[in-house]
Amino acid sequence: MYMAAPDFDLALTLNSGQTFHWESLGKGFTGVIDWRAVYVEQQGEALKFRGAPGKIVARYFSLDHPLAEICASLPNDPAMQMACEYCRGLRIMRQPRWECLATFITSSMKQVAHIRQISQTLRRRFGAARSLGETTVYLYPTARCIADLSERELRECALGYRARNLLATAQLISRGGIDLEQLAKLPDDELRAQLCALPGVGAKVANCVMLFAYERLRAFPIDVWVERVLREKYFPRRRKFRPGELQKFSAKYFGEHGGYAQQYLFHHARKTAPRRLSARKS
DNA sequence: CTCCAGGGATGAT
DNA sequence: ATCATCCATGGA
Repeated sequence: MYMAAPDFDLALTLNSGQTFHWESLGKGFTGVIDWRAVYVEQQGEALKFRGAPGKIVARYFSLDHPLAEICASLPNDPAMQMACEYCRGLRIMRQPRWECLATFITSSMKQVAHIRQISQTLRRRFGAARSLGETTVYLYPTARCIADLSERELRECALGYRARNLLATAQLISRGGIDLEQLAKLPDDELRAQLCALPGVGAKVANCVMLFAYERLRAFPIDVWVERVLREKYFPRRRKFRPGELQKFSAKYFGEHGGYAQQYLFHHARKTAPRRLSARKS
């Protein structure tokens, strides 16, 4: 099946550090949307898809986001415009709440390649299998499922100290202490506070979850990459910042689509300036 | 406020 | 084969 997908770059979107389980297969990718194994492939302005209804696929990839309007609403400074240009067609996806929360809890202090590995191991070991033609994909294990594991079993998936946090959060959720769906009704600040109360969730992870799983397009996660960009491009002569100062600036400066701004600045920085020379010389 | 543990892949030597 | 590097959270 095919659907129209203008202003969309599938590969760019899947490789921008939002989601960690999609795998290349032939000219496209295999992954999971909700409980279904899905294959997607970009063909110019069209998206070829198999495994789920078009409506579901379109929603997952946020094909309804008005990218032109969003870009036009971002600040007009050189760094932002460069990043926009570089990230044309990159969309903020709509991810399932638990999967997104759990993945970002396991992401702390990790690089993208490693997060992918952790996610894959958890899925293969504990998630339900779904087949898609020749290939098999695995759903992300439910909170219920993870809550019943031991910390040791999680550590064996290379989670390190994150095992404890993931387990504790899974238990809170599966025992009904927190209902991730109910949180969707809260305004941004209260949602952030609720998420930050979960073990292993701080400001950065909370903002990622808000942006990627709660459609809060203002959320502006600041990791080392984004902090570097903010300092270098927006405050080249400042050295000291009070905690929360950059966060505050970003919220005001980047505005209602700050999440898009962040994602574009992040991806542009990561792809264009990655090799830091080793500080060692002879 | 500042300092620092923490863990496993990854890339350089 | 070894070594430095990457990094968010939480607790001192």
